[in-house]
Amino acid sequence: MKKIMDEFKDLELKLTPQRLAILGLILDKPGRHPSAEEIFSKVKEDYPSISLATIYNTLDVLTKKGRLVEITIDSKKKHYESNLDPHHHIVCTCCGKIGDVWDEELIKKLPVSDVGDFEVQGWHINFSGICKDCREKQGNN
Amino acid sequence: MKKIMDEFKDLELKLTPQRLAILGLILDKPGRHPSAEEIFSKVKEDYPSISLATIYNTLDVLTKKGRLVEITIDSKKKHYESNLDPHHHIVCTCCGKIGDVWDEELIKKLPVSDVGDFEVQGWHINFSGICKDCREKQGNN
DNA sequence: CTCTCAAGTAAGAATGATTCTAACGTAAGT
DNA sequence: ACTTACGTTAGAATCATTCTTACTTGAGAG
Repeated sequence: MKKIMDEFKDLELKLTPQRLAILGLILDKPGRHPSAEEIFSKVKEDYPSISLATIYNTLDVLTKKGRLVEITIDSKKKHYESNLDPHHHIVCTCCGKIGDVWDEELIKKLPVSDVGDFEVQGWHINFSGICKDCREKQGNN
Repeated sequence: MKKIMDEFKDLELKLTPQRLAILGLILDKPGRHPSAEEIFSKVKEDYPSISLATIYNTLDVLTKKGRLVEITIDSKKKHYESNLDPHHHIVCTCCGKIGDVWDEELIKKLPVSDVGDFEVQGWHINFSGICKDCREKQGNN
């Protein structure tokens, strides 16, 4: 309870109940990659008056401050996560669930011979596959 | 001129002037990664009566038939390309321009130690960086 | 050659995610 | 208590995309 309040101090962001609820929710669900709408409906349970705009504002400011990461793996909407350790993601082609992919090799280095006229700053790998749940459901057909 | 018409025959798709114009445009610009809106305004020049819905329909059917690839690297909109050879992409963090990344190693194999409960089907690497144009503009400040 | 039908197209409405706007609330410092 | 900057809210606005409906067209049947 103390720790998360310090996070805002460290980030030089004003601490508000809304922000506390939003970041707290995301920190509470490691391994999840919620969208703004998902965060909105969860936070709304404990904080019925919160506005979607506040969700977007908060996600935006926390992302710009580097406390959250935006994940671009779903062409329909953005997803967010709080785990800052560099890693990659996999999306289920069946249900859309997103999972983390941890691999030392793919994080430390990535040999590239040709990036044309670009100067590389970083990279992120989007894997696709089928999750366990969907594999099991397929078996039941 | 003959070749592109055969493409539709091979894909078992009815050939229409609109489809011809759309695929023709994309094939004409190798290395580009246009969005639906960009394709719309270009095709509109030669085909003023075309509808955005036709653009989306055509992109959709060509993607499903495997003749086009959808690129998810820009969280704001989808981009398309006609080059089916497996490769990756890089986006300029400054202007948003998308470039191709060709690299044998990153295409053939990709060692992964942990993908949790997922069965991997494929992967795509989103690089980020700064393009030549933007680097030059920065220098002029 | 004309009819019929399936598929494609056009225009605009509908949707969904995200951003913007304007008014109100709040906490810190003078 | 007063000012001020920042946050929040509700709703409007925007943008990409999808959906709906009616019109068009072309290939095959007769």
